[in-house]
Amino acid sequence: MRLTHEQFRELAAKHGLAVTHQRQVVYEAVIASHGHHSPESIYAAVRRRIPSISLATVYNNLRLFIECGLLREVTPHASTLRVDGNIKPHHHLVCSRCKSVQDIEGEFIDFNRLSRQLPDGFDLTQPLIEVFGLCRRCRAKT
Amino acid sequence: MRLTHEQFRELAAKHGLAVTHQRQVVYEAVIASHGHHSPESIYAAVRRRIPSISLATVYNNLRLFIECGLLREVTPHASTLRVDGNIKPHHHLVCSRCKSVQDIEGEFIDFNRLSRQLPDGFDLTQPLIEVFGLCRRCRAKT
DNA sequence: CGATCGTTTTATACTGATTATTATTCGATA
DNA sequence: TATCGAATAATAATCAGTATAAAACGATCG
Ligand SMILES: [Mn+2]
Ligand SMILES: [Mn+2]
Ligand SMILES: [Zn+2]
Ligand SMILES: [Zn+2]
Repeated sequence: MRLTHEQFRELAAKHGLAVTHQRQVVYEAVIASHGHHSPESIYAAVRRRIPSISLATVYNNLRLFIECGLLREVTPHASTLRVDGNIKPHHHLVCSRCKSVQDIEGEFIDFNRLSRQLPDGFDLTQPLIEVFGLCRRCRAKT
Repeated sequence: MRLTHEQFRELAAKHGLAVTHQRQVVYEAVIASHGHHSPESIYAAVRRRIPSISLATVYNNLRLFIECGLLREVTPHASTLRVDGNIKPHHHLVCSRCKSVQDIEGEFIDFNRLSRQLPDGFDLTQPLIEVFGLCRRCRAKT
């Protein structure tokens, strides 16, 4: 999706961001992609319009957009592999900020409703849920 | 938790794994850690009992344990950052195998029950849920 | 026993994603 | 036009994880 300079200007202002050409193009590439894409693939798309752009600029601006709420991050606890010795099916509570993981009990999922929403062929025989929020410590830090 | 050699031997046999001293110590380190730890931290723990162990062995055996179901992986889509241009609160359906992400609609969470399970101080004002399963393609591959 | 062979471990090199650093460029303003 | 802070580009560095190849292990057979 292309935005006019005016539209992006307004959007950026609302989120407290300075406007640059690079930023507008990066943002538009994300929106146009209609999915959940990696920085590399955004970079590839952006280069078609700004061949001289640097990968670091793409990363910087994606981070910036995420911080100010223009984009949403989809990478729960992506930094490193984690293993769980408890293989009984159970769900997790994850802090969006510090990526800490703790177990959570309880039957809070309506599996009937959930299965009605599943795309065809998706296998949910061992459903695992991750609920994201802010842990106490991160919340305290503001 | 320490297991006797016999206990681990039995456990490994059940999952079709050969028994080695390294494997037993790695496994015990995960179980004893009672949490969701990274390979590096498991490595640190294991080195206290086998100073000569190599990091690759820890990785190899963790992967092996995960594959055969002795451990559970807790790393949803860990390989790389993903961004979402859609910042309206919505939930995701994630394939545990290929890490693909798609949106999922619907009110399938009972937030009353959920909040009752939350540890003190956990902030769930903007609850985001990720539901894990197997996408059609990965399911077909067996 | 002692040789053999497949498996496991070790040591180390390598890759790929991300971040850090630093110099350059840009743009608003005086 | 000169100045200054912010943004970008170029590049180096880091870090998690994987690949590779040599060494060690351990069961088995003669
Ligand atoms: Mn757990
Ligand atoms: Mn989404
Ligand atoms: Zn936190
Ligand atoms: Zn899949």
